[in-house]
Amino acid sequence: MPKPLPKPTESELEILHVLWQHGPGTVRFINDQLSQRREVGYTTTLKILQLMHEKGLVSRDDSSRTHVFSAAVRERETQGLLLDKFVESAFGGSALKLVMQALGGRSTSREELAQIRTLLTEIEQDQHQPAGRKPADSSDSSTPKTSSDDERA
Amino acid sequence: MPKPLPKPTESELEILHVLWQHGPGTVRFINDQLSQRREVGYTTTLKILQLMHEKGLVSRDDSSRTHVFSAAVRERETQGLLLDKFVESAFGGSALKLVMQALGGRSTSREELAQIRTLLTEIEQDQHQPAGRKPADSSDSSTPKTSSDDERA
DNA sequence: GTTATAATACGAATAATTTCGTACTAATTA
DNA sequence: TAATTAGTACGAAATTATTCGTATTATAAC
Repeated sequence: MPKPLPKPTESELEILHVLWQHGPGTVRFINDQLSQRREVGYTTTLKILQLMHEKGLVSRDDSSRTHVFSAAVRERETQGLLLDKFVESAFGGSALKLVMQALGGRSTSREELAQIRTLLTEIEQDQHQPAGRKPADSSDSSTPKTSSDDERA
Repeated sequence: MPKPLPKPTESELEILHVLWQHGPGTVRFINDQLSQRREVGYTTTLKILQLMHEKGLVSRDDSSRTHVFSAAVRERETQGLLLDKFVESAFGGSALKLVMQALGGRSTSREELAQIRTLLTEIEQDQHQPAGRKPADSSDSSTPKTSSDDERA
């Protein structure tokens, strides 16, 4: 077992979001994206990327002078990891309570409710037939867009 | 508007869990509870409680030498606050994605699935009759068996 | 009354995270 | 080629969270 990947910090997560959404990118590109949400210096972004590289959260292509970074962790897995920690610390380990709270008090559309219903059914069926197909998953946001518009050396 | 209460830290949340579960308590009691899960010094617990008091997260009865602390924030509200931040930072604001991930890949019992189904139905019905009653029955899985939930200093 | 016990207050060390300035270097341009 | 531009590396300050040692004081025991 190589090493348990560390839980990304807040800033690291912001960067991962950019990489998950747009695919590999340069510091310049990533910093531009971040700057659309909040003010952040170029070297700050660079520094965090360097730290993330040391931690193994991103990989780096430094074959050319302008480095290109890619996410080295998958979106689902990372979210799962964060979710586990969060459920533990904020909801005492009860995922049910978390779900109830997330649904209640929040505006959830009819469509979304239907999706959840579908998922519930799938889970129940999997419980009947444990060895089976995987739940079809309609929300794949981790697919990098192939439309390269910016730099992306 | 009184003041936006700060988001509790990890350690503060541990203490709030103790207070929510057992009601008001002394530093000694709280520290004993925490010590059952991990090693922590008495003055550490004291210090954090003092900081929490300054932040308004707990109230303090110092009429006798041995102070008694109580939670000054409600469990639900605090969890809601944390949940909002978490959904934003880890799931890009999509509560649906969070719920899907929480249900998938995790072992959820038949009973729990049924509870969620019930909640979904209630939400749908509320959407039909927007100005209406607030069902306070089955969605309330954290019925205060003890006097944990609503206490005002 | 003196000593021992137990409590709070406070300062400070440590660690993690975020931020950015400065130095250095490659590439591009004039 | 000289000078400007754009990139990375690095050190360190600022912030926040956590931890605990020590001082001080009130209460209890003897």
